[in-house]
Amino acid sequence: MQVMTTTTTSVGTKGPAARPLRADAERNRALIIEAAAQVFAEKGLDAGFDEIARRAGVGTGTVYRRFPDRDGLIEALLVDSFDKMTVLAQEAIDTEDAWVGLTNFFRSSIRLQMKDQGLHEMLKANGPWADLAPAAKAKFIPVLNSVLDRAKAQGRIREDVGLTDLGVLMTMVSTVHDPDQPDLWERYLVLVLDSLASSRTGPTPLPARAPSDSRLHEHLERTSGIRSRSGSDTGSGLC
Amino acid sequence: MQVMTTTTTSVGTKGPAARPLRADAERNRALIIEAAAQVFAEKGLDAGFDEIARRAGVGTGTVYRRFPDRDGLIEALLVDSFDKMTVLAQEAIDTEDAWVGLTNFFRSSIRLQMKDQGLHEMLKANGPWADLAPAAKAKFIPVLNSVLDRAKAQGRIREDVGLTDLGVLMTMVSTVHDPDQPDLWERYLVLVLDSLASSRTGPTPLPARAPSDSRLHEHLERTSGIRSRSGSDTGSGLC
Amino acid sequence: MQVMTTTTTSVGTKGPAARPLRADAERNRALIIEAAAQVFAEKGLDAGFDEIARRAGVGTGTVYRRFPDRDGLIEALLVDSFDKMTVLAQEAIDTEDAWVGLTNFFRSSIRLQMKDQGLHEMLKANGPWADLAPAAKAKFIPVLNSVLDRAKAQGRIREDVGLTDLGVLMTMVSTVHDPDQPDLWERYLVLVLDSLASSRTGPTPLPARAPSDSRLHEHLERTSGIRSRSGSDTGSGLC
Amino acid sequence: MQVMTTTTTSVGTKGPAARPLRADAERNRALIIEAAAQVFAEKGLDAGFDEIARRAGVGTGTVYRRFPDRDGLIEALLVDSFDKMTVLAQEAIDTEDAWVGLTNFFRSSIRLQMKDQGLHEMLKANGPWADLAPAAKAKFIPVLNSVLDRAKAQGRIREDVGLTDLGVLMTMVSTVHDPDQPDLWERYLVLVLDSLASSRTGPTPLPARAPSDSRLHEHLERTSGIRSRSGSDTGSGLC
DNA sequence: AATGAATGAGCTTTCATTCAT
DNA sequence: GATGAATGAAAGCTCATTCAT
Repeated sequence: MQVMTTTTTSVGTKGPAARPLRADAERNRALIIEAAAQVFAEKGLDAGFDEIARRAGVGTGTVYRRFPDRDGLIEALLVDSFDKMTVLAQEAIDTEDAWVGLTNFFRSSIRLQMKDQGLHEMLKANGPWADLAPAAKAKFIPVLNSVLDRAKAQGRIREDVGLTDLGVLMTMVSTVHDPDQPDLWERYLVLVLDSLASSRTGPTPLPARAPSDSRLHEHLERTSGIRSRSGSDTGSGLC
Repeated sequence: MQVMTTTTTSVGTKGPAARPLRADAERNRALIIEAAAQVFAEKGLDAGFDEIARRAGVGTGTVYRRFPDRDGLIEALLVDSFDKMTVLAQEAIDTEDAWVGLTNFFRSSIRLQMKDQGLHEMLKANGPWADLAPAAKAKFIPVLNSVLDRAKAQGRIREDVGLTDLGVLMTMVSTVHDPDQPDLWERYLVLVLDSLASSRTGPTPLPARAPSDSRLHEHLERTSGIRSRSGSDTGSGLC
Repeated sequence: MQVMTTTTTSVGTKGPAARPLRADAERNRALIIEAAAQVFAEKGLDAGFDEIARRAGVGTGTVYRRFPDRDGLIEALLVDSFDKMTVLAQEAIDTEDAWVGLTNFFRSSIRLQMKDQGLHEMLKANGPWADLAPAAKAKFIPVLNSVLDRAKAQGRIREDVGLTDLGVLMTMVSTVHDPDQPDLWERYLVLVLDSLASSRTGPTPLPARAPSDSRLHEHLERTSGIRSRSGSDTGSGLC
Repeated sequence: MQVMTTTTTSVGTKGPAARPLRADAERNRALIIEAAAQVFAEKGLDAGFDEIARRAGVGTGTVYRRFPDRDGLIEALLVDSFDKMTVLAQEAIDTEDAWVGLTNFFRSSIRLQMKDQGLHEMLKANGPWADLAPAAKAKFIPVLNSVLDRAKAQGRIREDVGLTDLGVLMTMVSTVHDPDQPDLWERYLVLVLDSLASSRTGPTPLPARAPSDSRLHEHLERTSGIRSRSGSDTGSGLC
C-alpha cells in the first residue's frame, strides 16, 4: 500500500495518477503517520503509541484502528523513507560524475538517518524491524544498483564492494552521533569513501575538527602530560 | 573473567597482587560486578537490576545499596573493560610492525565489543553513558596513543587521523551485527583499515562473502531482473 | 429462522400476514434483529454491537440508532422467542395426555435455551435483563397456564406448583452445559419431572450416563480408593 | 498449598499442626485472598485485579507478584471453599438420619454458592475455570461420597443418582437468584429433593411463596384476565 | 438516515526503585 | 547490611458508545 505523508513525493511505479482523497479518516491517517515520523525520529521505534496519538491529536484507539500492530505503522513510514532515498539515489544517477553522485548520495542519505533515529533502526540489519516492507526496499534496490554500477563503470569505485555493502557503510557512519559536534560524522564519511575509492595516492583531507576537540587535549594534558603527534583529532567516547 | 573489585583499579597487567577481601560486603560487591558484567554483555546497559541481583545471588536491595545509580555500576565495569583494552593495546605496542599491531588491536577490541553489548554501548559517544569514568579512560589513552604514534612513525597510517578517530572507527565497525553472518564485520574492518592506510595502490581483498548472501541476489533477480556487476556482495538491512 | 419485525408482535401462529416492508430503515431493522438473534444466541447478551452490525451488514451507528439501548434490542428478540415458546406450548395443549404434553414442552423449550445462550440469559430471573418485554411475556403466560392447568386437571402434576415454577425449573435445567456430554441435561430433566409428578412409586429411569463419566470414577479410584455404590454417575464441576 | 483465610477452618488431612507465620508477605497474601474472596463473591471471577488490590490495601503489583495468573488466585480460593464444603459434608455424615444430613448439606452448600458468585462460577462444569485445583476437589469427593452412600444405605435416596449428580443439582438450584425473594431457591431445593427421594406418596410441602408473588398475579389479571388454578406460585423470569 | 471512524476510560501487565523486616 | 516484597506509574491494548461526515 502506497502511503504518502504530506511532505513526500511519489517515486513508485504506480504513477502519480490522481487519487481522490478518501474520508476524513485519510486525514487522520496522515496525521498519525506524520506524528509517528516525528516521534520515531526522536525516540526510536520503541516509542509509545500514546505519544504518537497525542502528537497527532487523536485518541489512542484511533492509532490502533489504523495500525493494529507496530510493524504496520513502521512499514508505512518505511515506504515513505525509501521513496525519499530513491529520490536521492536518482539524483546520483543524474550526476555526470558517477563518483560525485555516489558521494552526494552517501552524504544526503546519511544525513537522513541522522535526523531520524527510527529510520536508522529500520536500516540496521539485525533487530526486530529488519525484515519489514520488502516491497518498499525492492523498489529502491535497482536504483541504488545503478548508482553503484555507474561508479564501477567509470572505474572510480573498487570492484569488490556490492550493493548491500553500501547500505552497511551508510548505516555505520550514521552511527556517529555527537551532540557537541553535529557534523562529526562527515569526517568518517570521508574516511569510508576513501576506502571505497579504487585507488588513491594519498589521504583525502578530512573535514576540520570540531571546536569541542579541545576537550580531549585539555584532558590529555591534564591527565597524562602526553602530547599527541596528530593535531586534528576529535572527541568520541574516549573523551 | 577478570574482575576488579575496587573503584581505583590498576591499569595493566600488574597481576593479582594480594589484596585481602574485606567484609561480606566486599564479596557481594564483587559478585554483583561479575553478574552485571554478564548481564550487561548479554542484554545491554538497560538490563534490569533484578536480573543482576538474581544472577549474583543477592537481593535487589543489595545491588542498589552498593550502586545507588546505574552509572556507578557501569563505571565499575568500565574500569575493568578499559583494563582489558589496555592489555590489547599493549600487545600492539609490543608488535614489531606497528601497522600489524594496530590492525590486530582493532580486530581484537572490536571482537570484544561484539561479545559485550554493554561495552559497545559505553563506547558509543552519544547516549546516556557517554561521559562515565573519565579516569579509567585517561589511563587507556596514552597507551592507545603510543599505538597510533608508532604507526605514524613507521609511515603506515595517514597523519590526519587522531586518537579518538580510532575509537570512533572501532565502534562503527562493531555496529555490524548479523546473526546469519557472525563474521560479517571483518569485511568492514578491512575497508576501514584501507581508509586508514597512508596510501594503497589497489584494494585489499575483502573477506569472502558469507553464504546467506544469496538472499539478496535471489531477491534482486526475482524482483527487478537486474544483475549486479559485483558478485561479492553481502546481506544487510536492504535485503 | 423466523423473524418478527415489529415491536408489537402477534402471538401464535397467525402466520406471515402480509405487512409491507416500509423504508430501507425497516429492512435494516429486520437485518439487525436477525443478526442479533444469531450473535446473542452464540455469545450471550453481552455481545458487542459491532459484531451484530458487521453480521447485519450495517454500520455500528445504525444499530445504535435503531436500538439506543441494549434492552430495546433484547426486547425485540424476546417477542420473537416467546412466539416460538408459545408455539411449543400450544403443541402441549394439543397433546391428548397433558403430562406427555407438559413433558414435551419442557424438553423442547429447554432445547431452545441450550441452543440460544441469549434466550437463556433473558429467562434467568436475576440479571440486568429480567424485567424486559412484559407484554411479550403476558401473551405467553395464558398459554402456558393452560398447559399447567390441563396437567393438574388430569391429576398428573402436583397441585402446589405454579406457572412461574415451570419457568424457573426449565431455566435451571438448561443451566447444565457440558461440551463433552451434550445431552447431559436430559438426565436432570427427568429428575425435575419426577419432582413434579403428583406421586410416584419409584424413580423414573435416568438417561444413560455419557461415556466421559469414566473421568470421575478414574479420578475417585486414583485419588481415594473409594468405590461409589452407584454406577450411573455423570461428570460435573466436581471432576 | 493449603491456604487459610482468617475465617476458615482447616479440614485437610495435613492436620492442624502449628504452622509458623512466615513473613509480613504472608499477611499480605492473606489480605489479597480475603479481598479476592469478597470481590469474586460480589462480581464473579472476571473481576479486575485492581479492585482486589485496592480492597486488600496493596498495590496492583503485589497481587501479580503473589498470583501471576488469575487461575492461581482462584485455585487458592477454591481450596478454601472446598474446605468449607467439606466441613458441611462432614456435618451431614455426623447426622444420624442420613437423609436429613443430605438435605442439610444441600441447603447449606447452596447457600454458600448463592452468597458467592465466584464459587458458583467455579463449580459450573463448563466455563474457563472448570478444571482448576483438582487436588482440592479430590479431598472433597470422598467425603461427599460418604454422605451419598449413607443415604443410599438407609434407602432414602434413589440408587441411580451418583456423586456428581449431587454437584450438578446443587449448582442448578443455586442458579435461582431473585433480589426480591432471597429465599426463592428453597422452593426449588425442596422440589429437587423430592426428585431424589427413593419414593414418595405425595408432594412435600413447598416453602411458602414470597410476598413479591403478587407481582405475577397483578400482572396476569391486568393483562389477560386469566386466573391461575394454583395459588402458590412465585415470581421468575416470566414476570 | 447511515456510516464506521473516533473516542477515552479501563484493564492487564511490567519494572525501576523504595522500604519494612 | 541484606533481603526481596511492595510500590505505583506507565505502556499496551480493547471496546462500548458517540459523532462528524
